[in-house]
Parts: sequence; C-alpha cells; structure tokens
Amino acid sequence: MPKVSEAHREERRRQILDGARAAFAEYGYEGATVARLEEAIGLSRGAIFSYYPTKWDVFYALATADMQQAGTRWVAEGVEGIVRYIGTQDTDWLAVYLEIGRMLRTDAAVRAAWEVRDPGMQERVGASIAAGQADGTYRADVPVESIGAFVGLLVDGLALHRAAGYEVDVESLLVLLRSALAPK
Amino acid sequence: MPKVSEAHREERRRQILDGARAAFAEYGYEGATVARLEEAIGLSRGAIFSYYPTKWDVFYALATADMQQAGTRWVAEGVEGIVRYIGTQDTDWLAVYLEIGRMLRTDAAVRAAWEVRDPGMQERVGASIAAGQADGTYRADVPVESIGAFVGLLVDGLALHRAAGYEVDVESLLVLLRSALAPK
Amino acid sequence: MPKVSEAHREERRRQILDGARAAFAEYGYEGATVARLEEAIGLSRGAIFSYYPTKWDVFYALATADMQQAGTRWVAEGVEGIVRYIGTQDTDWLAVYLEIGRMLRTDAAVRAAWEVRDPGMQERVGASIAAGQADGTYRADVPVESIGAFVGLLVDGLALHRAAGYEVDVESLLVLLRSALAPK
Amino acid sequence: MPKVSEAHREERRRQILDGARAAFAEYGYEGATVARLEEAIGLSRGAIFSYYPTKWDVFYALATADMQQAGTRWVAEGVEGIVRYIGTQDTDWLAVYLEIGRMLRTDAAVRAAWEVRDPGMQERVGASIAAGQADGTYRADVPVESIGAFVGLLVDGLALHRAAGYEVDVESLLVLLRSALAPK
DNA sequence: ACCTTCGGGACGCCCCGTTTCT
DNA sequence: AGAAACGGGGCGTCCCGAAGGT
Repeated sequence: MPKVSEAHREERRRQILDGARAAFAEYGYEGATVARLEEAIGLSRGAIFSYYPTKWDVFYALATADMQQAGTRWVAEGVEGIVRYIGTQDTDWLAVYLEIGRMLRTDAAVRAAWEVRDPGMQERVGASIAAGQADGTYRADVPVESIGAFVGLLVDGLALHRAAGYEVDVESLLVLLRSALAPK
Repeated sequence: MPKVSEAHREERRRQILDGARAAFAEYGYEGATVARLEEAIGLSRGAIFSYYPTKWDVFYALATADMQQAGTRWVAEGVEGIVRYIGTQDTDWLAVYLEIGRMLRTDAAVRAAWEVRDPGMQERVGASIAAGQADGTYRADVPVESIGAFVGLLVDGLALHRAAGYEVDVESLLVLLRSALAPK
Repeated sequence: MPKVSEAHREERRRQILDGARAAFAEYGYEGATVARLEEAIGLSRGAIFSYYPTKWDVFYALATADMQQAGTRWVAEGVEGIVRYIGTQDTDWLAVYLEIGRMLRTDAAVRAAWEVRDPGMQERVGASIAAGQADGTYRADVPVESIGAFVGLLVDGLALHRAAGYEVDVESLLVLLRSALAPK
Repeated sequence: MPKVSEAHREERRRQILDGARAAFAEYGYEGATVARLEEAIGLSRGAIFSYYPTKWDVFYALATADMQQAGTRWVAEGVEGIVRYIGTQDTDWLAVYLEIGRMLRTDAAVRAAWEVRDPGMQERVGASIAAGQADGTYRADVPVESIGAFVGLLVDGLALHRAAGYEVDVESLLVLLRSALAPK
C-alpha cells in the first residue's frame, strides 16, 4: 500500500518526462546534463533517479512512447495524416524524434534495444499503403516499398526542417505529395 | 621560410579531416573523444591541435566544406543531381551532414556561425528552380519555395535514412519525385 | 504513557542491531548502505532512524556492546577464556570487532569517542594477569604488560583470521600459548 | 621512442604509490577520496589516472607489492625475521596491509583476484618451518600448520596493534614467542 | 504514534578537452 | 610532433530530513 497515491507517482513521471523532453530538445542528449534536467523538471537528482535509474532510461521512455505514437498515427490516418502530424508537432517532440534516430546510427546497443521494440509496425504501415493502392487512392505502378520509402523520407525530412526552426507550409507540401502518389 | 612545405601542411590538414570524419561518423560529435580522433587520424594531440585549435574547429571545417559542396552540386546539377549525390555519398559524409544539422538545432552559437557562412547559397538554389520552371522542366503552378522545400525535405530525409544504414533505391525515388514536380 | 510497550521498543532495537551486524559484516561499514541495512533489518529508513539518529550511531551501539563483552570475558575467564571466546564467535561478530578497530585507526573523532568509553577495562585485565602470576599460573619473569600485549596480539590476530574465513584450530593454539606463558 | 625517459615514468609511479599509501593509511580505502589522493600525491586526477586506470588499481598495486614483500621476508628470515619486520614497518605500510585483509573479507571479487596472485607462497612458508623443525630450532611435537597459524596470528595481531598506534615491544614479544616454539 | 516513502543535495569517481613541457 | 599533466564537470550514489498514511 503506497504512501502516496499511484496517481501522484504517475503525475511525477509525467512531470519528469515533460521537463526532460524540453531539456533534451534544447540541448540534445549529451548537452542535457543532469543539472539541466533538474532545472527543466523542477525536481532534484534524488527524485529523478528514484523514478528512472539513469538518464538514458528517461530518454528511452520518452523516445519509445513517441515512436509508438507516430507509427500508430501513420496506420490510422494514412499518408496525409502522418505528414500533418509531423508538420504540427511541437519542435520538442521532433527533436527527441531525431535524437533517437541519431543514436540508432551511432550506438549499436541502442539499435539492438530498438529493434525488439515493435517489430510489427513496419508491416502494418506497409499494409495500409497496399490498401490505398487497392482502392485507387495511391498509384499502383510502383511497389509498396517505394511509396513507403518516399513518404518516410519526406516525413523525416519534415521533422528535420521543422526541428531546425524552419517554417514549413504543410499544405503546399501535400499538393506535391499528392501529385507524386496519384494514380497514373 | 617555413620548416615544412605548404604542401605538407595541406596534406596533413586533409589527413586530419579524413580521419576526423570517420570518427565523427562512427561515434557522433561528443562520442568522438580526442583519443579516438588521434587513433582515427593517426596523429597525436599535439599535431592535431597545432592545425586546428579545438575539436570544434576540426568539426566545423569538415561541416563547412561539406555543406558548401552539397549546395554547389544542387546549383550545378539540379534536383535530380542533388538527390543522386546524396543518394550515393558514403555514410560518413552523411553522418557529418546530419550532425551539423543537429548542432544548428541545439546550439545558438553554432547557428550564428553558420548563418554568416554563405548567405547567397539559398538564393542561387532558388534561381536554379525558377529557371527550371521557366523552361518547362518543373511545374509552375506552385511557388519556387514549395518546390525548394519539398526537395530539401526529401534530400534531408534521404540523408537521414541512408546514414541510419537503410538501403534506399534512388531511382524509384526519382520516379515519384518527377511525378511530383512535372508540369500540370 | 507509551503507545507501544517498552518491550516492543527494546525488541526493535535488537532487531536493528542484529540486522545491522549482518550487513556491516558482509559489506563493511561504508559498503553497508542504508538500503542494505533496510533489507538486512527488515525495517525502513524511517523506522531505523527513529531508533538511532544516524548510521554511525547504529554501528557505534553495536561496537560498544561487543567490546564491552569481550573485555568482560577476558577478566572473567582469563587468557584461555578469551581465546576460546574469540575462537568461537561467529564471523559477523568478529567483522564488526575488526571494523571498529579500523575506524580507531582512521578517524580521530572515533578514537576520541572510544577512549572515554571504559577507561578501567585495561586495568582490570592487567590485574587479572597479575593475579595469575601470583598464583603460579603464568610465568613471572616478564612484566604483566608483556603478557597482556602478547595475548592481545594473538586474540586480535585470531579475530582477523577467523573473520577472513580461515579455519583456526583453537586447541592447538592453546598448546603453544601455554608453553609461552608457563612459569620457567 | 618516448619523449620522457622510462625512468621518469617509473619515478612517477613511485610518487603515486607513495602518496597513495599515505592517503589510504590515513583515511582508509573509501575515506581516501580522489581529491585526497591528489593532495597526498601532488599530482592531478588526470595524471594519476593516466598511470592507473582506477583508484582500485592504485590500491591493488600497492597491496600486491606489500604482501609479496612480507611473504618473501618470512621465507628468507624465518619467524623472528617476519616478526621484527612487521614490528618495525611504518604504520602506513601496516594500514595498507590490514586494509587489503579487510577487502578479502568483504569483497568476493577481491578475494578471487587475490588467490591467483601467488599460490606458492603458503607452501614456501610451510617448508621453511618444517626445516626449522628438522634442525631443532622449533619444536616438532606439533604440526607445521599449528606453528604457521600461531605465528601468522601473532604477526597479524602485531600489525593491527601497531597500526592502531600502540607501541609494542617486539623484543619482549620474541621472548614469549621463543618459549612457545622451543623444542620440548 | 509508528512506520513508510519521497525528495534533496553533497560528493564520489573518472572522463575529457586542452595546455604545457620536451 | 608527442607525451604528460591539468582541472572542470558528468553521472549516479548515498545519507538523511520531512511529509504523509494507517
């Protein structure tokens, strides 16, 4: 029987992740020192490390949730949905999204941990594109993988630009994207 | 009268940048410790720091040269040229390209340094797209900025994916890109 | 009027000291973190610190009781008694005995606290040896101090070896010790 | 070809071990913080850790050398030799000697490392005692192990007392020890 | 009233970029 | 050009005071 409510703990976790997101976004993973995390979160080391054993665990919790969310959105709302989603996410979110991508590049251990996370996501995304081809939404003269890769590139590029602080007009992007994917 | 020839110094600079690129690509900027730079470069601290005063300067020299190169290529070879260029660069090059992008996000001093670098590049790229519109290569029903942004996104996304180790089929990418940019 | 009986408090104190002894013996003083004390004792920080204000106080209570006990035994049962006592104490007891010795060496504050503890013990031990000389049990051709020191050394050495996990055959030790102390 | 002579490095190692010995003796292993080591040694963290990768390695180097030395002395100079040796070592030496003994008690990893160090020492000491029995120096009515254990205890007890700051009259100790070990 | 859990912040070790001495 | 030295600062641990539940 906990001394403080489970709700309290849950809220603290949220407080930590929210503050940490801001710090990671502003400074990057290594730039976000524990002192800066403390400041952004508003809790002391003691508190933070009692919820997450290491700084990496904080980041990992953040990144896992984010990636899950993005994949789900793609499946649920299709290509335009995911582009709009990334196009309107706040830049803190994007920065974490990119930071995890960078770690996948430079750290083999991270890559290994990542791959066991959600092996089915890739397939679900592919299936949703195939469905779009079947019902005439997307052109069928190129393979599913091409479309997936094209959109994936665009989405990541969008994240990169927006995170860097450039304004991107998502609607005019979609105009071109539709031309690229339209049948015929 | 110099002790060693200027050619020798130039070659040393090249050796340093080449080794540093490999180290930065493999470990990321902060992960590339000076010890690892020494190893990758094959020179000792003393030598490295006599050519570049700090680790940051080594990286900056690398990044500046790379970005310059990419911009020039875009202007010279058009949209397909830049996509093919990024699509075939080795991954070390790409990693540095992305690393500098990340710094632009997280470090204000870097951003300031970057912006004074080559203010005209943006314009030259824009002009080359406008020329394409004028001669019927690219659709003219959307503004130059939209096309520039679209291609820029795709290029950065491409860099991101390739650097992460995913194979990307550039030609099938270009098929879709042509559809997006074709007149009408 | 106390809520819980004094007996309850007394039993808790015993619980704390018993658990703490095990933890100090296993990990040493600094290695016995408060978390490990909690585990060994079966009570939480709050409870422990409500009986003893600091970790040091727990240890001090333990050590004081132990040393008192050993000194008393020496006076009551003579040289062979104390050797047998140390030779059969469990190793947790011995570890604490040695740990306090170590602190006397390295921490001046501890030394000061220790010396006011029981100034008469030394004398009582000396008197018991002198009595042994008078009645012909121990040789009288060497001063009391020599015998005291010799036995003291042996006892501490015995503690050290046993605590380190070596089996020591106490009886064969006593054979040699008798030869050393026998008259003539 | 090294810039500074090997002699220079060797001397630095000695400087580090000497200073470290003083610090470990004064504060104990955990009490000897890196800051205190720096002060006692007169070098900065950077220098110290460039010679020994961790604090533990410094201590281990010290302890290994010391134990080796003590064992050798026992073999070379017999029982009286080792007692005199321990009886006249400076207290810093003794403190390290005891500290390593304590670690053998509390840390299994240390114990494992220790046991592979010099497995033959035990046997050589035993052989030297057996030789003493054969030539009539030591009594032969008790097994070698009894004598070895007895002397070992005394030696460790002596170290303990002297390290604790008590004066011990080694000669009067030897009087009693001779009685203990004399034939008949 | 007793005990638990949370939270704070000082500090421990060691890594790392840089500077200095050969 | 290379090796040695420096010292700032990173992360995470640890002891304990205080808040809160049963």
